[in-house]
Amino acid sequence: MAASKTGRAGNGRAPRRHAGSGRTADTRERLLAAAESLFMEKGYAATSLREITAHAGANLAAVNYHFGSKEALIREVFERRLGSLNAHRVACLDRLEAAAQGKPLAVEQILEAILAPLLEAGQEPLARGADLLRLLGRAFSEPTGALSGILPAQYRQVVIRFKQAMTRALPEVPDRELTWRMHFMFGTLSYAMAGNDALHLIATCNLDGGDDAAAIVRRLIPFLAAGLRAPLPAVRTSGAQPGLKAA
Amino acid sequence: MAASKTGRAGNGRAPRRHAGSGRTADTRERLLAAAESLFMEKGYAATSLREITAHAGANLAAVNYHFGSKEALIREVFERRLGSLNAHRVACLDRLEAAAQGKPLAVEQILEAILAPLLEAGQEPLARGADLLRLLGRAFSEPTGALSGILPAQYRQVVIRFKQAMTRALPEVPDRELTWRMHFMFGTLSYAMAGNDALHLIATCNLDGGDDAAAIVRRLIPFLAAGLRAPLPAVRTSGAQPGLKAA
DNA sequence: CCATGATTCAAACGTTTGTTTGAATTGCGT
DNA sequence: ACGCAATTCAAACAAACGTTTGAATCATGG
Repeated sequence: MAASKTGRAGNGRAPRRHAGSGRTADTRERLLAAAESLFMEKGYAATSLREITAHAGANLAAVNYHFGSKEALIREVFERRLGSLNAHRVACLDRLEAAAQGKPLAVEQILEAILAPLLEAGQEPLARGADLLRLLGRAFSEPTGALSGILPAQYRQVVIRFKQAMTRALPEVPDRELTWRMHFMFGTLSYAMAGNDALHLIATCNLDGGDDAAAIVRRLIPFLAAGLRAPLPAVRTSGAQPGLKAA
Repeated sequence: MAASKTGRAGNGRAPRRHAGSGRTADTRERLLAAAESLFMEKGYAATSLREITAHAGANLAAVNYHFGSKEALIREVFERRLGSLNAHRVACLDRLEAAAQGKPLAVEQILEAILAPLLEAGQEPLARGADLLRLLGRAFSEPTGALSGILPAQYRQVVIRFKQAMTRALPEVPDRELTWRMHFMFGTLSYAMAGNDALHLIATCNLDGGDDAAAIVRRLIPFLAAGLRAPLPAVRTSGAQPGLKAA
């Protein structure tokens, strides 16, 4: 399989300098950044290793040396970014719940715990939060196999954590209904910031000016909060809705 | 470039038998169905022509013969499905507005005009509506160029039509705010039914049983209606939100 | 009933894909 | 300064990609 003569990467883990510092320009990091940027821009399957390495100023073989394969590269891109983001989200939720001293949080607070870490992502060694969301929306609709294994592991813990908080915030909403509404919510999130392009395509309207990521979040929270605590849908009685299916 | 010896397709339009009937098993149709199914399942860039033709029981060259190129194939897939769907949507909205006799529609009615044609899509020569939405969500996050030209043309008319109706239904919501909320709404739609897989990935919960597309729509309408007429977000005053950004 | 045009087919086209190789190059430890 | 391991590099690999070709097949209209 691998490990021919010199010690390669891929199988084990990061080979890294000797142990500590990375004094050189760290090709690994540049590859991750370039891959993230390109995956976001063109999708996973449509981005070639040659584009990535060229964008990173590295040799073509660098990806397979540092990561082992293209699939392992994208896996690491998501692991790093999502791990950090979700850690911040859970920490933010913990903080809010501690401050609430046992009282259920407001829906808006829970939403802010989800959204705020996205805006603070500028601190991170890499790009801004909106880009990450765009990457995520892309990832969800491209379960080619590379992500099928990594996304659940990154999200399962976070989702059940926020689901618990939301259940306490909305005790009147049945569990199954709440599950769907949170599904709708995540959809809105990943699409809202991800699909800025798609919106530009669809809409005839220009909302170019003055709407940065923070402004979008400020608009998202009331929208989602209202949806989450909407009155329950009518129970399925018998006939269809009035005057709809006609013709 | 093209048109070497025998009359090919591609450039002009459908070559079709002589003029009328399609007595044979119509490879064209089988190719469109297979392409739609596979694009939905694996994405556009990740689906090869060999997979499509094999799935359709046709020869590899059939795609280039009937459509001219892979890009033209996907274009036709979307044109046919989206054209029919959006026509039904606008017709449904027209019907409702005619019945309302000049009075503004309820938000829920407008949403049903958007969603109901999705459920009736079973009548269409092809598959069910949920599959189409899944295909759409995929398309929006894959603007590789093939769809960049076709999606706006299919959607622009419909969006401004529904935007007008929604503006009349929600006169208290400012225009820019409403634009964003409709953006959020479309995101929820395409993700809600599209990402059944993604949800299965994310959630630890099983909502397998008893939730067909109609049930999802019944849950979606109250969620979206509440979000669309949510109270307006707080105007940007001065300081940040209380107790959020704290390290 | 043959001739014609539409359709199918097997095979190959030239690119581009991800990956591998083995030799240069680099940078640190002793 | 030497040597060793980590890294970079140019070049090639086989495989898969979309596309093209020219002959075989089919169905029909004159």
